[in-house]
Amino acid sequence: MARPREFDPEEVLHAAMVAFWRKGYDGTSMRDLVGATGLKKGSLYAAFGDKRSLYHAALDHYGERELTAAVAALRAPGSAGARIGRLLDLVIDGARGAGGRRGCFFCNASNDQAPSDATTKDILSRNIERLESALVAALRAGKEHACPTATCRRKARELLALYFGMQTVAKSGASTDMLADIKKSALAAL
Amino acid sequence: MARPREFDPEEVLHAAMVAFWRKGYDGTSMRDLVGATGLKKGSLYAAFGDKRSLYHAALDHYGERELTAAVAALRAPGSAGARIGRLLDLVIDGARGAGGRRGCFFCNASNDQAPSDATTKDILSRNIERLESALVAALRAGKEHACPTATCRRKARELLALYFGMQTVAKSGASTDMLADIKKSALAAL
DNA sequence: GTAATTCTAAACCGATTGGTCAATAATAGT
DNA sequence: ACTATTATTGACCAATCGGTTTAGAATTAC
Repeated sequence: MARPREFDPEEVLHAAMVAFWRKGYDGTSMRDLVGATGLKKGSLYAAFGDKRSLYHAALDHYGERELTAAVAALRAPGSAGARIGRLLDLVIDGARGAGGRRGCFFCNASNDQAPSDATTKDILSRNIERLESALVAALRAGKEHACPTATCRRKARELLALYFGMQTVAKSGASTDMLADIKKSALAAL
Repeated sequence: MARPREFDPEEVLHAAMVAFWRKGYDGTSMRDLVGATGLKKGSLYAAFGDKRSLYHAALDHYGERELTAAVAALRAPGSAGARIGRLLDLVIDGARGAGGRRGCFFCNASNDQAPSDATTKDILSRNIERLESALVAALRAGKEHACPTATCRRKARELLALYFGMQTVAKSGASTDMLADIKKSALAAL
């Protein structure tokens, strides 16, 4: 007994994510979001609550979308080196993506919102753990590494930091050479 | 033949830097800056130009202050491992700094301003190059590594990404254990 | 068909945004 | 002491901020 909504919530969330991703939380106004999603302000508020809630939803959406791709790259068959290489290729491809070098939404969130927003911090922690355990599994693959648990976890964490660091230097305008060097060196150190 | 200014430009710049550092460009209003610096709005504009110029000056100030400390850690005597270790310790100490986990201003800038502001990108590139060459020099130190030039530069670039990545995961609330693991693994891979 | 319900659209809100300006206060050279 | 020059100040500006609310259009159950 009601009028059906005229928009697809998934699409709207995606559009909002892209907006936040590009310009950060504070840099994205409700005006921007209205423009990006095509919805009117009232509808946005009715569907997602306030700006902060929409941001959290967008961050979660990113996790389910982008980080799932990263985990998939680590899970696909191949040696540990091949798997890690695929992950880093994702970063490199994303950096020179024609779609406009958006970098990594998590890096954004970690830097500008996490310190002051506990919910953002939680979403990040959850996803970082996801990536960390996928890295551990990848390092163990192909049996070229039967390293002890502790050593393996440390290496996974190092690669985790490297992943985020690559995203950061990529966004600051690093050359393709730079990114390729980082990947090469990381793989050589495996 | 003029009235002398009543404030120390260096101190004001430092206060502005801390403000931008904590809350980002868009998250810091002129009101915040007025509060942080103690100056009135008019004086701020007269002394530094608009908000963006003040931001660039603050970013430069950070480079001269923080990154110089990083380079010093790499230049101080010791083996390559000792030097790199000192650099990563700077990150770890900064992360649990009582002063309030400000993380890395450059990471901030890289994520939220660099993509849309060429000047910010320039400042970052310049400082990143500075850190990169300091890393190369550190890797060559203590003669435990007489690695070929290309390999050495690649390793330096990897460590560069690791440095920024550590700052990022630290800001998202990573445990001290996590940071210690990253450092240990990185040093082991030297 | 009609009443109930739920959507969208746009006007509207006070507060805050980045930025300017004219008035005043303080110094330096003469 | 007087004048030229500069610094500081607070009032002021239009525009935009995040958020609410009201009016009207569309749809369903009956």
